Amino acid sequence: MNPKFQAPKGVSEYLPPRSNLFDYVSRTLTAPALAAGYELIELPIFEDTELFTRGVGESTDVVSKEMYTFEDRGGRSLTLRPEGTAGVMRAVIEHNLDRGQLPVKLYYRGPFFRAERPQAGRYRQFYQFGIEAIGVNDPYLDAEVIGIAYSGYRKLGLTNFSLHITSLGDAESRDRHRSDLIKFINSLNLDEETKARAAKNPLRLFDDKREEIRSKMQTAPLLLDYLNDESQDNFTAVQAALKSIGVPYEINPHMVRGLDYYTGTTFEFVHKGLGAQSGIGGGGRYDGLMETLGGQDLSGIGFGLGIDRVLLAMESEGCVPTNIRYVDLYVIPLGVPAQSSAFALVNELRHAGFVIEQSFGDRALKGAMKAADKSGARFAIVLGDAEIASGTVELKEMSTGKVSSVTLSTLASELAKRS
RNA sequence: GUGGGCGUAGCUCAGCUGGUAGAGCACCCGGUUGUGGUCCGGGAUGUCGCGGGUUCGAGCCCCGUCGCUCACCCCA
Repeated sequence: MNPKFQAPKGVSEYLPPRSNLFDYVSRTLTAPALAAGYELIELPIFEDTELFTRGVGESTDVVSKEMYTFEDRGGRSLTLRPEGTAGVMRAVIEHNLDRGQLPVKLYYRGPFFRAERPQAGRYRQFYQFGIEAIGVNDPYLDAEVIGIAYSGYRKLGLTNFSLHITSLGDAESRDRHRSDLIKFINSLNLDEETKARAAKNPLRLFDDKREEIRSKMQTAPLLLDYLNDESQDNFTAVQAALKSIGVPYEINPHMVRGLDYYTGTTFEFVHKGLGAQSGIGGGGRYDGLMETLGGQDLSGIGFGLGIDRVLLAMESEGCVPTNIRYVDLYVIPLGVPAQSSAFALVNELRHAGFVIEQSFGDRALKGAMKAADKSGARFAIVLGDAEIASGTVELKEMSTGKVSSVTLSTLASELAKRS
């Protein structure tokens, strides 16, 4: 009750049995990326602080107030990664991964860190799975990336979510819109704090939660209306590609992403059963990022999915699978001589490919059988003096309770036959 | 960073206008010399988050503090 040490504030921890689910969720989300030829990139948890200030953008909340930054013993400023894309781009540039065939297709997963006030679905250490496709600007690639995220969610059984997409267009379209939008915002009567937000990024006002601001923004100029022909054609093509693979979406011209590097297609998956933190994944295209970080001028597209939130979403939909943990056999030795035989038998059968747990300590058979039940094992084996003498084991099928005597030499094949 | 709610057994929680702690689940043992899921009987477990104050007496009231949680902000 009063532990001397507690986990740091706001971190997510996964303990059994929920940890099994967490692992299942991340593996399932990854599968569609593997199926599309994306390869794992395993990167450091901390990077040069400047990578994030330059990459993610000084004006973002992530950089300006949410980073875990520290100095190492050599006086270098390092930061626990708050997102994945900047690190991937750094590695691609540093190791010249973009010198071969394009696009470079990578996926990553692991912990990320933001020093925010924790709440439902928002943690200081959280887990993301993400992919990046770098070096090709093709609407079909945009749709592939979005489709990979979508099929991950669907494989997990999620249905109560929607995909919002929009286009931020190219630099030319954005500049024209931005100046009109700023003019519009300046004409509004806003409080100081809101003005400050608008100064950082005028688009932010579009997703303000206050009704008064929302209604004022009703008539604001929309970026989508400012797309030039090329950007518009591209966005139309992305939509057509999504339709062709059956990915439902809604165009949301008010969508705002928190990181500065996005251009062109951007998207967000929103789950309807979660609390205030309802985004279960999002991403988009980034045209200038790689050059900003000192690499070639290549475009890229990617997403990041919050594994913690996906699990919460599954729990809210009640589509959490049972029986993730699979055990073939639970072995119960009775008495000292049986313990050594059982220990060796377990080892042998595990090498033969069976998933086996064994009972340790000298608990009563009744208790051990109870543990066998809890383990979910399909079979239990009782091995005592009588069995050792006759070279057999008692094999119990847990679902029926039927017990039969099986000779040791045929045990493996008997188990294989029955499963 | 700002606000609301809450800290009692391993878990979920009850505890009246202050009289020094309880339930369910889980766990262990037994009913069945060596057989689980149902049933019955028995058992262990708490510095009532922490510190201080009021009181004859505090889980309950007051102050402080720490933690958790939800929301704002922002986002995965």
